[in-house]
Amino acid sequence: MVSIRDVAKRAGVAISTVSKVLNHYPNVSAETREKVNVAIEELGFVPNSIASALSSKKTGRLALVLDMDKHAQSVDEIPMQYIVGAINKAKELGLDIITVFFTMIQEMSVDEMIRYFQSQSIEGLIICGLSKHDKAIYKLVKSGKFKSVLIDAPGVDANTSSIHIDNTKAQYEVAKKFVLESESRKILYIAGKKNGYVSEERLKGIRQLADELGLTIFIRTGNFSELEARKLTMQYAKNKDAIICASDLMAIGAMKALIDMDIYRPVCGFDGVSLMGYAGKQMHTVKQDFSSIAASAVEELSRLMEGESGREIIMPHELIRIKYLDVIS
Amino acid sequence: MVSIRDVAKRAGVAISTVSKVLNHYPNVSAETREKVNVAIEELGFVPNSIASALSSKKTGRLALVLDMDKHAQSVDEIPMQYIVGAINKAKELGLDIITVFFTMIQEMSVDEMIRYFQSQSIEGLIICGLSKHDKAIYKLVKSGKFKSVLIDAPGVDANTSSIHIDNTKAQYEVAKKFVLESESRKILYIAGKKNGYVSEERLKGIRQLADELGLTIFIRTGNFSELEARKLTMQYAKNKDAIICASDLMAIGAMKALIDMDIYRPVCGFDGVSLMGYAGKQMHTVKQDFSSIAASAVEELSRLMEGESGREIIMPHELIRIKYLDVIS
DNA sequence: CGTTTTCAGGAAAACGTTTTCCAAAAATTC
DNA sequence: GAATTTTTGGAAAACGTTTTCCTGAAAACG
Repeated sequence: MVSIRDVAKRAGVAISTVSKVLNHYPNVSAETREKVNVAIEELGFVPNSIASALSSKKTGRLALVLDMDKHAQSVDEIPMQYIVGAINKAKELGLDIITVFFTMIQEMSVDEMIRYFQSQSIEGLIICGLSKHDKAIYKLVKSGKFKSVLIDAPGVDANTSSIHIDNTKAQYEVAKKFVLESESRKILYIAGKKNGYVSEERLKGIRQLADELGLTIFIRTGNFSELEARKLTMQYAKNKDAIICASDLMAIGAMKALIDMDIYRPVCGFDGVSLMGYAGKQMHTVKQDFSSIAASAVEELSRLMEGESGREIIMPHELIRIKYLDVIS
Repeated sequence: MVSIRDVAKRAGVAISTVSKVLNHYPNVSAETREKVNVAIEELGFVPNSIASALSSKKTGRLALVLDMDKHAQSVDEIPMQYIVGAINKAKELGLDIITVFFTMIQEMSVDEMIRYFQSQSIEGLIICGLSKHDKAIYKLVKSGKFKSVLIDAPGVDANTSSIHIDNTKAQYEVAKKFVLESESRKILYIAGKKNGYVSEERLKGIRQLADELGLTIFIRTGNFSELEARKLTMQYAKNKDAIICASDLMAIGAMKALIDMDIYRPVCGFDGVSLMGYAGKQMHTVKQDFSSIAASAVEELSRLMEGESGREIIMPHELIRIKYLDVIS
């Protein structure tokens, strides 16, 4: 392996000079810089990031933590979009992403997680969908050993930022459009998780709308499960005008139930996943750009790593109506 | 940061002794081992994998290379399954997975890729869906700088293994079952990519079956694209008895076309993705376990890294019939 | 022209491990 | 009980960088 040492010898300069060229230090003359670059080229030298990390104590390694409980279904395209967004941005910024899946994160020993991240010299964490109120995550974030960005969860402090869309507003807006258009008054609202951050936020939005328009809303919790939503629809849809779900996956469950029951009710979703297009119906929903959310999370993490303080970032959302043809063409 | 040095001091032994305990060397007495372990515990010492990698010249880092051209559609769940399978197995074996996306891998400078992997001290590559016949991959694999496992592509040598199902057999089997059951004679076969390895293999299978049963097959290339398959179906399905596609995504395209044309033709797919269940029809297909394939690829890579020689691994497949309800319940 | 300031570049310690080699102690042999 | 072998554990070099500190030369100053 050709090292900085070989380059130095070839260029007739000191090791430290080569390092300075590599890291774009200012105090190297153009002439010397050129000599070094020629030597690098000739020898095909590639800097060793391991050695660099050891010496500088900066690894630039981030972990993307995904809770596989939540994304258990293989049709769920959201985690993949997080991964793509995060990895591409990380590459752009010269950082490394280690993707990590945690099943049953609540149960898992946080100490074990911390040891793992520490042994891997990971400097920053992007945590998806787990709020600081989960005891485990709280301990992890509070260990003070890492900078963190929480996606879809609150909890800002000096070392922690939070990033998400305005869930309350988005739910309010999409539901309003949907309700007015479909002229519905009695609504079945299938919420997400009890005590889940985004779920509660979306619930606020729907309540706000109900107050404003004087709607009757009947609320049940679907745990973001397609099957659960299907059951709830079976049970409660009959005497309602319409169904609003806190996720597209649940909306699909609801639609399937409606087909099975052979009744028609308009359905409104949330997330804007393209799987929706395959369910064959058209539907109002909120589109989130998960890939940019993850990319922004990486950028934010890099900001935190430069010593900046944590903050809350609100990402934009979009109201869309998914159609059969959107996906295909 | 607490280092091996601190542990040594605390335990009253030499640094090298601590290292030996850490790495389970045999020539350490039970007594000394215990002393060291106590010190490790007391100090909360976590070994630094960066330093270890530098010193031992073994990083245990693998790259999972995904061609995003091929998996451009966000509904495509296959890459995610590769990622999950690979990461979990890697963790089990104490290796690290760096996921990398390459778009337009053909065009991309291989030298740049090599530099990247080299600077990251990556020891092994898992390359999905790109055969050694792609010039770029050939150069990469032949650089001799990495051990590689090719998923769904041929090319075994001392440093390279290949892993895939028996595509010819699988296509033959599923098509036979499908054809006999649906009593079809004139078939539209929508193949994958021209010169693509798996595509050619599957084509062999269908040809074999056609010979055996005396079927008439009309072959077109769909490039694994849903839209393309839809167009081809529009164009050619009318005077055929049935449609067999080299992938489920194309099968979905074909089904959509049939709906649009308002005619019925049985459709046969390949891959067994669960998205199929959302298209709302039932269909014969071949189920591949992409997650285990990736896991096996990681295992194989670790074998290669231990100095074993490359080989070809055939993974099992399964014939299934996807139904609407399979997904839901 | 002597003095001070700025600048380029070198020497060497440091990062936290692994690993080789060696010495002392213990165990075994005759 | 001496000679040999085996076992245990230590000293120190090495891995490839970064970074601090320092020196000598050039530039700027009065």
